Amino acid sequence: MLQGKTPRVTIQDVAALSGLSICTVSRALRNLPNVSEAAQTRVSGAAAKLGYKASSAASRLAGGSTGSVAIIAPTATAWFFAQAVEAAEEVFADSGYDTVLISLRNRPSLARKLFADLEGLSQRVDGVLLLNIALSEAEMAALAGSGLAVASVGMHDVPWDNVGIDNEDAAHAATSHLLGLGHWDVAMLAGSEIGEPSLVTANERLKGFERALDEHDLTVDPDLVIDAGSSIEGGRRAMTELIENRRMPSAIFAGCDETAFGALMAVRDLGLSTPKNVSIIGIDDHQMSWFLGLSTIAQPVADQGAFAANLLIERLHRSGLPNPPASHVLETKLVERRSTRRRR
Amino acid sequence: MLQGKTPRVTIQDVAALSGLSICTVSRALRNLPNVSEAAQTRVSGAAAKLGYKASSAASRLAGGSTGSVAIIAPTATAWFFAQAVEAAEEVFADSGYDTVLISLRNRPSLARKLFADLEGLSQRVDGVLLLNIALSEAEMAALAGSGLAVASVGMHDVPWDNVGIDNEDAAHAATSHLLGLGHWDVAMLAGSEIGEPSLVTANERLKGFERALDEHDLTVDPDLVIDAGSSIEGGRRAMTELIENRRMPSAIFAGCDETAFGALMAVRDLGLSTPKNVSIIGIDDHQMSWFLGLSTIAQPVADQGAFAANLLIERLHRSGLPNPPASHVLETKLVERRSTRRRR
DNA sequence: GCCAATTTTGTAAGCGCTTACACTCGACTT
DNA sequence: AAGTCGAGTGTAAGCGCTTACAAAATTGGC
Repeated sequence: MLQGKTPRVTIQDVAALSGLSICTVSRALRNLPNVSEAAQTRVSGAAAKLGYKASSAASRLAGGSTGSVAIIAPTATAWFFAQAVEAAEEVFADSGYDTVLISLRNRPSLARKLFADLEGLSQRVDGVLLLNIALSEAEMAALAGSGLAVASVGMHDVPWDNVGIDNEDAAHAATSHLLGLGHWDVAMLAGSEIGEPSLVTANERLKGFERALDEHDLTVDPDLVIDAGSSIEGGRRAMTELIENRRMPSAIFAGCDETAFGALMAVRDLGLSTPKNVSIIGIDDHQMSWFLGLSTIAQPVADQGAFAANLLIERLHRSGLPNPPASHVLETKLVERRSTRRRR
Repeated sequence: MLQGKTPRVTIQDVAALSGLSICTVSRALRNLPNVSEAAQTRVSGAAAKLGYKASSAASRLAGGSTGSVAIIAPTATAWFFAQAVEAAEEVFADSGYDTVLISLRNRPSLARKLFADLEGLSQRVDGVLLLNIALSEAEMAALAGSGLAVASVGMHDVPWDNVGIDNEDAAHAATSHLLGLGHWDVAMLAGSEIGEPSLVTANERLKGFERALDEHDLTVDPDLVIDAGSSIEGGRRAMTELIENRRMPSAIFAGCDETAFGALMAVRDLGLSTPKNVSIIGIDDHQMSWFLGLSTIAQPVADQGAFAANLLIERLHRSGLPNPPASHVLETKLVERRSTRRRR
């Protein structure tokens, strides 16, 4: 509090130093057209010398941009989201944007409330990056028409840029790996909890599973498709249920690595072991998967976050409309580890 | 873009509806003194009916608050920080604040740059929540005098509110647990990488380790204190080095659970097993520790984040100075699992 | 009941920036 | 050489809010 308050460098100061009007300075600083090169250099020189940084509040109020974007995630603690958030934050920070983190804490009601007040949101940020958010048609339309720039990760049929992986393909690859090892009795720990944001994702993975079986002329045994949500605990519960009350298959395809962890745990707790009694494969390549020797379909998580963030930034920079939304699909890769092996 | 742009509800509208001046409205809305109860109710009624929300940009520009706070973390991906960030974000959101996430991405240079421009920071947020940030004396002083409200987690000797655990105590408890099980040959996987933000933390834990040994009339064998940083990989490397090039102790105290994971992995990869050949204990109670059967000293991570966030909010609300900074210490608890057992 | 002291309320001046609009001035037409 | 055009620049009017300061309403003491 005793600090000598620096009086703040305003655009006026820059104008004075450069001998131009604040209007010209404003335009020069934002690289708008109709500014001579001479003016341009004088302005940037003066700004640099003064260490001038525009007040985001003033800029925003006057109709400019806020200089910040929001990342909206179902939760910030899950491995996937934490990775994606950090990668996106890096891109935003490097582009000079502040990142406002909004976690929905797995509560759909929070999402509804947030998207009901898009006006409020668009007042505070220039754009939003959606991570696996389940949106109603109406919400999508409202968001698309809100004036906010939008990009997303892991979403489908959205009217803005999206980046993700081919979930059906990944599930197909995982299942095929099992099938290729001679397992013909494969169960799937599917993720589809009510209200779960990644429901679509879960369904696609289920489809890939079914397709792989189909290609091997196998039919899906309903008893061997069990709901496991997408948490460790859910995986453990589902696996236990499977073994104790249904039937022990020779291989398991878990909808995601965390589910697989739970399955691994259940197997161990039941006195069995992997891959001796059962082969298990997941999807993600979670940080701990390597440690646990879990075979999996690796997906580039940080890349997805960074890629989507870059798309958003691009939209922000050229608000010119001639830019139809695109969907980018990133590659996944089978990673074989100890948890899967040939059926004997 | 086709949306019928709602013309935005301004303070003027509220003033008109309530039949008062914008000045009175402004004061009423912010619960300032010198507003009659009658006015107060009329204003809040009108505001509610109109769904009025103040423009943070305008408010900020006019000298008010920004309505947002920053969380500054060494990285957003580590388990500890992800937990703390989410917990804090929840508190902030519930108090109506936007949360700006700033990850230092483990790069000290980013921290230096950030704290060199406190003016810029304080222009965008009202307060900051520091998570385990290593600050120089000068930076601390500058931050304390910046006008920003500050609170922190896991820091020491800071001129603002802090919440954390007693690291020395936790380390002492972990080591004592091992000693109590008859292990007299205990190694420590210490965390102290250069530039590591939690250096102080690491040192305190080392001190607790030494104190426990001392109490049992044991001396610290320098060969058995090895640097492991605080990552899985670091733990693995350190443990391997220990076993292969130094000496195999009968028990290991790992500075944090992630280091312990690495140790567990190294032990396994060397054909040994836990707790048969070596007992291992960590600190944290990471989500996976339960899964891996790792004994540990549990610390309330989310609570620390939420607590500190609440302290920050409190500061923000009553900027009245009569409130000396306090340091809050949260309890830790020994959690015994499979990884530790009595020495035979 | 009247005047000073004390609320309560209103007026108006910005905060720092963007932007519609007006203006200047050479370069081109014809 | 007068007239047109457009690039480059400046003027000034806000954006929606906070906050001195002034004005009005209320209170209380004698």
